[in-house]
Amino acid sequence: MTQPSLRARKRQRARDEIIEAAYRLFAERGYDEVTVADIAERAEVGRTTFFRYFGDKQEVVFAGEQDWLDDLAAHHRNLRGDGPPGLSEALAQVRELTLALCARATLDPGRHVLRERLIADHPELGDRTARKQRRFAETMAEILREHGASAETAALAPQLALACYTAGRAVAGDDPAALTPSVAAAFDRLGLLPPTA
Amino acid sequence: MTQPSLRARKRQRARDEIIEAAYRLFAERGYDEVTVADIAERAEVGRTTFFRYFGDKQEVVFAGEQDWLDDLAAHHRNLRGDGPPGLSEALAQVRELTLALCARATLDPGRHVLRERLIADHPELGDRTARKQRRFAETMAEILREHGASAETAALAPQLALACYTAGRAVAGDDPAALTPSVAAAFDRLGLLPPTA
DNA sequence: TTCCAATTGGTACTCGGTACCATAAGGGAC
DNA sequence: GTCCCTTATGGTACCGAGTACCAATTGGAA
Repeated sequence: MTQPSLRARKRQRARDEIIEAAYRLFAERGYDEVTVADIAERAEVGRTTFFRYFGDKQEVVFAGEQDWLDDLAAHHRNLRGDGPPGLSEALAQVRELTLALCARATLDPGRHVLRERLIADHPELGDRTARKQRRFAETMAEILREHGASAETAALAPQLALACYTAGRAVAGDDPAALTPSVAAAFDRLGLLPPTA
Repeated sequence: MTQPSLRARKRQRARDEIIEAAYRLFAERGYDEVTVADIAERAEVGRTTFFRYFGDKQEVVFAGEQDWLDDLAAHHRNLRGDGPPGLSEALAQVRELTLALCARATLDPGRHVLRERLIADHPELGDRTARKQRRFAETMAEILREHGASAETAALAPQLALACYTAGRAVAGDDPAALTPSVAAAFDRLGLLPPTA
């Protein structure tokens, strides 16, 4: 395997150092008490450079997560069943993706817990989380439509998945290990709804 | 009925004029091209005063909506069935509230359409919408718990309602009249999910 | 009228975010 | 190696959102 170019490596290192510096400072002082200038100084880059790597201060909190979504979406684009999916089939598909996403959270538990705490304490970070989720839902909807699902199904199934995810997250609190089972349980309860609820 | 005090009337008038000025300017120039100073000048108040009535620039876009939620929540606190609600009963209750909320959107169609356009064009306003929805869900969850629902049911039912709302909104586009039927249809499909989906 | 509380608008400040510019450094062609 | 082009960097200067503070005005009640 060929090494990435020196440029690319430097770039990656700078990015990682900014994230590292940011999380350390957030852990020490809290989100509001850390300025972008502080992060840049700790990471030994200019303030301008910070904004070249991250569109805004919030983005550094969620660094990397967008990649997960894109990965998952790309991976899922190839998985198709037979014929256009109805709501049940669509739900089963987004369920898979959602649970895969939950599993990622346990990869770096320490950072996960800190991030959950930051989000809980700062409404604007919760807002930003919601933006990511919207994007996830839209991507899923797009894929479902490509697979022949109706507009209604494509819109509803991903939103239901998000509902199960959010509800599961609320039940699990910030315990990374509890996340996946809680979300799975929510999906299960969805399947047990009696007709004409 | 006694008239509210002169102070209260002036206060209400100032607030209304700020909202009016803001919406007019947003319609003319778009959200980004209007500064808080512009709004304040048009409304003939000081910039400082703007921030006394609205916590930030985004808040003026959603002025009044929070009142709806509080109203509805208060109203719903008194509606109780017999015994602790299961998921189906909880879902039926939040369904009522959600549809009532949709109906409000048709009260001022012009402003509704403009607001939807602003939200669609500006991600940060979409984020803020999500914040309101989170708060709605949390309030509903609280009420459900008061009525004896389990933590899981209380967390899941409001999120499912939000899912139906969001999906319905996506299908309806910015047509106020289409909103309620679309959302209702989403709820209906939820009741038709076969067991062990 | 007098006094208190509420409201106002101005000034000055911090911080997030952007535009612009001169400089440095990587990477390829020769 | 050296030339040249592209990319990345950091600094300066600017704008707008949001906050703290203060002096002046105004509503309301004694």
